[in-house]
Amino acid sequence: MSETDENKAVRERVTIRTVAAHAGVSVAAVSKVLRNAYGVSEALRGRVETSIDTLNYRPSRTARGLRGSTFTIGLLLVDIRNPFLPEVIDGVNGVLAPSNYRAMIGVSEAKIQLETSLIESMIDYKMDGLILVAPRLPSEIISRFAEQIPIVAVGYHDPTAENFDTVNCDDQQGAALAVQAFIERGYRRISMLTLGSREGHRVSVVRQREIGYREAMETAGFAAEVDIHSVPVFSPDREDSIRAFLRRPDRPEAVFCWSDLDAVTLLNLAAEMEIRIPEDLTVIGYDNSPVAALSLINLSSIDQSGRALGVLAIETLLSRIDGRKQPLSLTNAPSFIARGSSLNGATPSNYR
Amino acid sequence: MSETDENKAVRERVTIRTVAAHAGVSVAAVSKVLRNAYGVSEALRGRVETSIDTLNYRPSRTARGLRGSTFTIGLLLVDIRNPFLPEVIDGVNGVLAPSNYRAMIGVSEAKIQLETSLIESMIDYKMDGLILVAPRLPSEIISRFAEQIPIVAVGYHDPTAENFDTVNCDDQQGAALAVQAFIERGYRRISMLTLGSREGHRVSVVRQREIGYREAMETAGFAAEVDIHSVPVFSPDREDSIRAFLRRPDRPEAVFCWSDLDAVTLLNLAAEMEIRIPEDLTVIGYDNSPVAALSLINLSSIDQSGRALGVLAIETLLSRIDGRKQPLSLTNAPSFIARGSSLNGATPSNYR
DNA sequence: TAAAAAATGTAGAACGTTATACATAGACCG
DNA sequence: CGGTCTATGTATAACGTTCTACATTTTTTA
Repeated sequence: MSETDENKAVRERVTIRTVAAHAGVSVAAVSKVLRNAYGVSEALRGRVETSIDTLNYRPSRTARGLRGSTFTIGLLLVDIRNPFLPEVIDGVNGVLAPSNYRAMIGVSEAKIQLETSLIESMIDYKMDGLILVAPRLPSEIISRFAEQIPIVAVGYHDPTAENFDTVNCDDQQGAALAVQAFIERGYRRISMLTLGSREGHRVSVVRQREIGYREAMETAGFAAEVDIHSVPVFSPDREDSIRAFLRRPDRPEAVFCWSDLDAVTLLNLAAEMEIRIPEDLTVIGYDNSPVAALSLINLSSIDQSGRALGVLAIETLLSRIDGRKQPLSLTNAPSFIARGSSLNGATPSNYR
Repeated sequence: MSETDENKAVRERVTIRTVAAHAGVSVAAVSKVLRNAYGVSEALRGRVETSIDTLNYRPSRTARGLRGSTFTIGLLLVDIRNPFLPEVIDGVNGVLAPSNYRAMIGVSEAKIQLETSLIESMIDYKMDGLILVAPRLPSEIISRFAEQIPIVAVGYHDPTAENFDTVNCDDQQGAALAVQAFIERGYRRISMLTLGSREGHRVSVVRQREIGYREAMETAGFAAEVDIHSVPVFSPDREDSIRAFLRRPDRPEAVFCWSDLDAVTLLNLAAEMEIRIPEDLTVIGYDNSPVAALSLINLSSIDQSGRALGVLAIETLLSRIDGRKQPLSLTNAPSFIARGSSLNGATPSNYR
């Protein structure tokens, strides 16, 4: 080939036909090599693989999607600012990196219609499977989608799911850890800050953490002290609600926040209002986010190891893609990370 | 249809053939309606649209990808923890939401090979165009990809790009704003904390911010005070390097950080080392991230409006997908957000 | 050694949509 | 009214790969 022909070859996409002609075999033979299908000699396999490397051939995912697999995992995130999520993505990507699979992420911004539309788009794109992280959809809807595509839901407590899998941290236990940590430090008036808008849905991590808080308080004999303050989802009502909580004349001595996101907001509003942490109010969050660990924030938090959940979710999904039909419901244990926001009897300088 | 037949119809995917049969027209007519192509009567259009709605038909993106458009935008992020990125995504999704387009995100974790592999995957998936956010790839590689697919690069200063577009905040001006803010407050010994590993690449926002810092210092007559401290990319070397900077006997009185990420780390390490901010060291970051605005962090920062950049990027990409060939190089202006970390002569309580 | 079984490679249809050529009907003009 | 032009709808191939049927070759068995 002259230089001009070589440039032309580089610019036009190499297809399976190009490879077949280069290797001197049929298109179906190349396909068999690609799919690692039965009925290919080592000699022919070698010739085809050499041609693939020489020509830098990459299969078209869209063409594959018409009949076979795209080797693509869809990952649906509801709120990209949730500090848990980078860990989950790290876990998923770590498992996929050595393989032919790639994860493609859709962000639905806590909007149900966009959440549904993104799932549909991923199905229309013939992705091989989906991981839904803290989905807002009811179980019946997810189940309907799961008839069309393998699904694993993370941060979604539906142990009765029959055609999709769930992977969770034990959120009841996590909340109980927080309550126990308060009680061990002598606190009795312990409230919980929760996220509103979804009353009664036990599948949601928020509800599970409420249940855990409530049961731990009752177990400890403080049923009369149970107090759950519900925060709206969207700003600025969210910050206003936390501010109102802090202003209560009957403000408790300790508060468990459903998430570091709101716990950090609460810490900052408390600082503005000259409420001392932990002297006037003791705080434990949830997620063990990077922000919680900053010395200037110094927030105690429940760790749910997003990375491990991501690894577990992708492994579970790959096994479902491989053909497993039996539903799995997997649960990791949380742990308590103590920091300055929940130290007992600390002075202001210790908190800083 | 009996109930059994109805259930069966629900479960099988509706294709364009189903719609054509339902509407009593040809497959090609339905395709023309879908593509809004010339040569369709209003009567036929009405019939087809009714059938589409009745049957809840959604086209297959993989089939469309073989010949037409998938109505999918690929968004490549190098580091999902960069606080700038949720804003960019919000901007992009906001523009796409009312349309048939959807954004799918790939996360490359600052790994060049994964970055390349994800771009290739997006091309193999026949996405209609790509937005690369702070890509690490050299310009020639991006240009080669841009021969295959429309590309807009955000946070990538290559004004000579001929076959792809760039959308940036003016990073030199942003750094100059920070230097000027210090000088207005009387500071002369002003250092810069930058990110290492990519010496000399002017396309990188880091290098642009260095240039802006250096020129602003020279313009102000403080060329002899120019001091750039380079931080490694990966932990824990990154934190160690910032700690070493803080420990310098000749530590400056003011420091401009290339990004809020490292500025916040610096603030926290300073707190641990009992270096008072802003009395002992004045700090300005870059990105105006949500963490910077927390009262307990209170970091002055250069705002580059990620959301506006996202909007501009997606609008630019859509115009390129529509056929524009002329390259665009668009630049937004930054602004300075003053907070406690750079207040002049403030007392510790003011900083808090 | 002949028959049976297993392995190999190919031909061709399928997958779901788009794009184009063109036959035909309808509208317009002289 | 006949010829020309325009609009409409359809037939069909293309896109790039997978899957299956089956002809042929090779290997195994009795």
